[in-house]
Amino acid sequence: MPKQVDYEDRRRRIAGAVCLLIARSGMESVSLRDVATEAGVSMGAVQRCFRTKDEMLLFALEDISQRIGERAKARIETSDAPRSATTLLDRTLSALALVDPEDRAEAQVWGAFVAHAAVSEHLAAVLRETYAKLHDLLVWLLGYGRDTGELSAILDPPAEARALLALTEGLTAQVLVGHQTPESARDVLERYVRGLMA
Amino acid sequence: MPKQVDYEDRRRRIAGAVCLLIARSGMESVSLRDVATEAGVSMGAVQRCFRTKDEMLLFALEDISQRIGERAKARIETSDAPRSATTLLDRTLSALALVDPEDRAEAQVWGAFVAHAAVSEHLAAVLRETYAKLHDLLVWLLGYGRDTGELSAILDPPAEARALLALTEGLTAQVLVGHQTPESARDVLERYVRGLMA
DNA sequence: GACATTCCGATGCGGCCGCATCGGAATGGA
DNA sequence: TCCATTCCGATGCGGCCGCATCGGAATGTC
Repeated sequence: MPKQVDYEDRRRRIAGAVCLLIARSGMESVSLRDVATEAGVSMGAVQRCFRTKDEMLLFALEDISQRIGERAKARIETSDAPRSATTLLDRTLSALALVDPEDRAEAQVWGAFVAHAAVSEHLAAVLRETYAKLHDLLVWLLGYGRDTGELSAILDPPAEARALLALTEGLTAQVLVGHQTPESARDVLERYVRGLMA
Repeated sequence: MPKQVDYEDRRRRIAGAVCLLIARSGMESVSLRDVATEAGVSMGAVQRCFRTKDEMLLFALEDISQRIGERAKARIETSDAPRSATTLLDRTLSALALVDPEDRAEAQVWGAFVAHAAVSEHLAAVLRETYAKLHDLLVWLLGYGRDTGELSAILDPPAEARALLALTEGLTAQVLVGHQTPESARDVLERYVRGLMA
């Protein structure tokens, strides 16, 4: 058995380079050459990892989707003190909205993929899967809050979760473009959650 | 004075071709050649109308922005019967959310420009202007509803308008990707407006 | 150290890109 | 009709694109 390589790791490093390039100058300026340079490997290595460019982009989306999903879950599970449902909800939504300056790059990449998914069914499928997971997470949080009596008993968790997820997505885009500031976006979320309280 | 041409009209026809191509296969596959073909003119004519490709895209965004803004206003002004503020609000939001199947192409184009604006300050400026106008429209509607007593007197119109605009944007994206159906999106909007009622 | 196998850097190919150029068609006034 | 002016279709240029190819470097086994 000669020369072996950790493809999984290299794939992720290449995905990182893809995201960096998207954040720097948009989806349409992502070329295999630039990705290879940015990742510090040769074009040949990139081609060995991914049969086509589309495959590479798909992997990059799966990678960033997973990262966002896991980060949202982590915000809940790593709460050292027992927190109120509304606090958990607020923290989770803030994480999903990607409005903080340090999340800007990730928000750009996410938006680029969402737009591209409109003309690529493969990408759209990955996004739907991610949205579904986030939806379930929010449904659970809302149900939990209702059970503890913090949130209004009237609310319909699935319907509210759809609204919340759409709201965070919209806020992400609007902060990105500069129509809202990170502060105003957080304020919108805070007000919304307050409106859900019993 | 020899040969004269209605540039404004041609510009708009070219912008239409740009939008059609974006809807068909995404922003990154918009080339001057394809645009010219789609618009039924030669590349030279396109180049005469727009000095660069970026200028052409900018104009296309301005065109579609104007169309969306005017359509939203038209939905209010053309109400033949005196309608309730909540009905007006609901109709306006439905128009802005671009969730109906016949709006799909427009939603795709809008999303593509939003994503591209993340790396193009010129485009972002146009989007901010459009968002500002839509925001003002919603503020007016909310204030009107509050004055007539239909909407809760507690609400803060500017803050609510920010939430509503973000919500419609998010719904547009999620319907586009297929995470929500047009029906569920309209349901989210209807529920939200109902929650604002006094 | 010889070898089998895996890996990949370098290179080439055909094609499309945005943009510049320019000769001639089109047009309206003198 | 003739001309001045506007317009633009055709063409070319340099460059980047995704992808295919292949000779040889790297590496673990015997």
